[in-house]
Amino acid sequence: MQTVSLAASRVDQQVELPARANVQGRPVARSRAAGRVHAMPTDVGAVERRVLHEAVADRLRELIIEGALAPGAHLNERILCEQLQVSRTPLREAFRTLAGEGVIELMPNRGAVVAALSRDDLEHAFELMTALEGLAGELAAKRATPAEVRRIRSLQAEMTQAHSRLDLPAYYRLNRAIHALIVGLAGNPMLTESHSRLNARLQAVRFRSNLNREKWDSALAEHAAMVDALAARDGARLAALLRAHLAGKRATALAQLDDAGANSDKTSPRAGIQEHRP
Amino acid sequence: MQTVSLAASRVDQQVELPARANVQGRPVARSRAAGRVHAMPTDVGAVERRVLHEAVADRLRELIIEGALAPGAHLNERILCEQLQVSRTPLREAFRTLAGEGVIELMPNRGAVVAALSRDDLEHAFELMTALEGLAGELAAKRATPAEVRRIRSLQAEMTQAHSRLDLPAYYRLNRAIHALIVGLAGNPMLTESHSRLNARLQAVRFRSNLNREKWDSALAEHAAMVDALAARDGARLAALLRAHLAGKRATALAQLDDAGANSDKTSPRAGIQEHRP
DNA sequence: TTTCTCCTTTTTGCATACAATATGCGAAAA
DNA sequence: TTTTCGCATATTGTATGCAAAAAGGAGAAA
Repeated sequence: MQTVSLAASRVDQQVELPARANVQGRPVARSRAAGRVHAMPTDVGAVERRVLHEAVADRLRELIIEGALAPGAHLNERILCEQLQVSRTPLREAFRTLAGEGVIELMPNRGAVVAALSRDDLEHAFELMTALEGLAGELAAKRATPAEVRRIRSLQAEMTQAHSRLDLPAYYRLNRAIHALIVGLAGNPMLTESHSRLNARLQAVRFRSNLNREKWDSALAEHAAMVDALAARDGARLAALLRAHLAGKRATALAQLDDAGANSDKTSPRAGIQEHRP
Repeated sequence: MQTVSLAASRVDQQVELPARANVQGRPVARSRAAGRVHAMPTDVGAVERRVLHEAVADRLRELIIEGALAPGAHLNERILCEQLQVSRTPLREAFRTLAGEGVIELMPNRGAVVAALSRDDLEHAFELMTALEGLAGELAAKRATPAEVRRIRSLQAEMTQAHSRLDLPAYYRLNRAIHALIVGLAGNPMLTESHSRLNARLQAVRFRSNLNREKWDSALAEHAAMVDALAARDGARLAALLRAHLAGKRATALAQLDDAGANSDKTSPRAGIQEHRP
């Protein structure tokens, strides 16, 4: 794991990116054969291909989620171009993509800043998330196949193990995977998209650190109950459990935000309002 | 009203746009004073300013909603550049914006097509919309001020008049306005954004024509009941009414889609699958 | 000291040239 | 006749230059 310096919010002070900031990790293998697969019986997955601006968008998303680009940080085109080793065009296209996802905010003639969530934003996000996951729960209970239920159970088991060995990163990864899977089982791509879009915005706040043992234990218990509800096809109960689960997350997130607010001088880290040197 | 020719779905056949396709209707008034407003007491709305790619995005959105660019139609960069009188850079930025909104779909190295909704997509959209408006109803009943309730009442009255004089366009406009207002009253910007994004995608199908008198009357009655529920602060009832109302819209939309499918030869107007000349 | 103005530097928006990729067509081979 | 290959053309992706706008700073005026 590389250490990354956190971004300051000062306007002209650019973030020092991790060493492998270069977007294209490897020269992309491109083949004329792509798209010409006619009827090969073996399950040949499509050749992996990337357009530059997609790679840039992915990398920036990573950097934002990692925290290397902090909420409110100004994204300077020229500097990012140098650091990512791309020209401005794909970078700007990536900006538009990310802005569409709500991960950054674009101000005409004034550049881009990493979107920051105020306390209100966070409340609103959880309010909406609750509705989305509630719906997802109802639908998933109706539509999930037995195989899919088993898949969730196995993830749940893995997560329990992560919990018992206090492996927080693995726990979070599995947690996200389970939630994403439940939403996926709802079988509604539009719901999935809305959910993941909202999730992307929440990832940026990264309220991960201050999880106490008590809350962790109860969160795990809630998860187990959720899986049972899904297996029992009890949509209403699954939805209710998901809502309760989110209420817990919400409390944690808000507490963390308040802590952060108390430590820092800025009360509302609203994006775009960059403060001057005192 | 200008006549516009409908887009064909053939790949190399580009749409003939309405006469004033040129994006910049007027030379943009730009002033150095903009942004320097210090503390003017009167409520002065910001000077209207546009960047080209925004104007392009707006215009394209219009063209798509109008139907001048039909679902599934391929958007050729060069031709659109000529027709809109802009270079490719702002056009491509507009593409990204619209793709973020789900209005068009971008395929790497293969251009953009106007997003088309399959029957399933429509079902999914309504499923999600139902959850969103349900939530909006619950919240709006809690948070709306008396003045806002009066505002809705007046829109409702206007809409009733539009109905009685059989003014379908005005009815639809007011209908949309009321729904948007209810969602707005919920006081959750993230919810508003999700809703309007989903709505934008639904606008493109434009299932407006085949509304029979019966359905229209009952829709109006439902609206009246909704306003009453809002005034009575009965969130649960408002939510239920909104859900029922949407169920009606859904039925209409699907019926229309089936009709269209029966008349046309293509059963599923999925975007990106362009058929060849027979 | 504060405020305003003018000027320089920085940064963004747009246009265009060039490179990479896809597509269509015809000839050759099976 | 059908399939495959190679080429020509069309279309998209990326880089870069130029112009417009914003930001910052120095100096003059209040």
